[in-house]
Amino acid sequence: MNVNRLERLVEFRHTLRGFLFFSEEAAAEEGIHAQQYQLMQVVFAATEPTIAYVAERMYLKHNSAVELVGRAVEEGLLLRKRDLIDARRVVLKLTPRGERILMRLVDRHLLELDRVGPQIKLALEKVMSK
Amino acid sequence: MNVNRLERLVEFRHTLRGFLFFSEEAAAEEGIHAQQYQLMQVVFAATEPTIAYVAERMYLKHNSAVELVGRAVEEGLLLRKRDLIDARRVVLKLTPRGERILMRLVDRHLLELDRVGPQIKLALEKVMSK
DNA sequence: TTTAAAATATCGTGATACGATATAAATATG
DNA sequence: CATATTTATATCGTATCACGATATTTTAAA
Repeated sequence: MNVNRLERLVEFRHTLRGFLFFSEEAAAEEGIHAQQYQLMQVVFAATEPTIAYVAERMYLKHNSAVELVGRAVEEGLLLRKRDLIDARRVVLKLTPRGERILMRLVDRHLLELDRVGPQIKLALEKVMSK
Repeated sequence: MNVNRLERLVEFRHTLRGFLFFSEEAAAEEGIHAQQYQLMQVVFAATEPTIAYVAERMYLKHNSAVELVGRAVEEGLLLRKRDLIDARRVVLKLTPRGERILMRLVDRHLLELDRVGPQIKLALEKVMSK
């Protein structure tokens, strides 16, 4: 029974990893990295997308968020803007190119979740003790 | 409505990332990396845990699996054994230490899934089109 | 004003993953 | 059975990603 739950946990992680792998591949096909896609999601959905907000939302340290944003800016996905009110802060914004890529990826991920969502859900239900 | 699905997708990824972050932290507390925990899960649950099997199961290229295994062996989590029947192959096995760590981590993850599983499930249901 | 706190940035290090390439063993083919 | 091909693993160079430690700049507090 405990062995059983371990197997179910392994199965759950396998379905998750499958979804994340799809995400990596889809991002690669758009010429970006999976983390950049996640970053763009967070920036797009936020009302006040600062470095600190990104870090908190992605469970990253501030410096990791700075670096992730830096690479995304270099590749023309994001724009940095100094906050006029508080000049310590940086507010982020998607470029038109970033936005186009994000939308295409969101669509593809929604389709994929229609496909594999039920499997993930089932695996999750099986691993949770009732 | 499409904006709504995007927000739900973002929320779903956030719950997932939260779980994965827990996993990283838990592994770190046991002195290992999250990928090493995943590797140990795969090896433990397999009947024939070879490099190729690990790679397939973790959606990695062969060489990445070789390297991941190499680091785990160095740290005393895994053992490499040449297959006597087919000397090209390497069969993997957990060390007693690896097994102890794995079991503790599995227990903690099962507890965590009892806690956050319902949230993940809800977020997943909301993102899937009915 | 000096001190402290907050937000972002930089630097060095290590894990991770990949493509390209190499090596060794097993299998197929002539 | 000798050689070619395939299979399994390994090595090397490179890039992303994440971190701790530290620095810089700006705002807030004392």
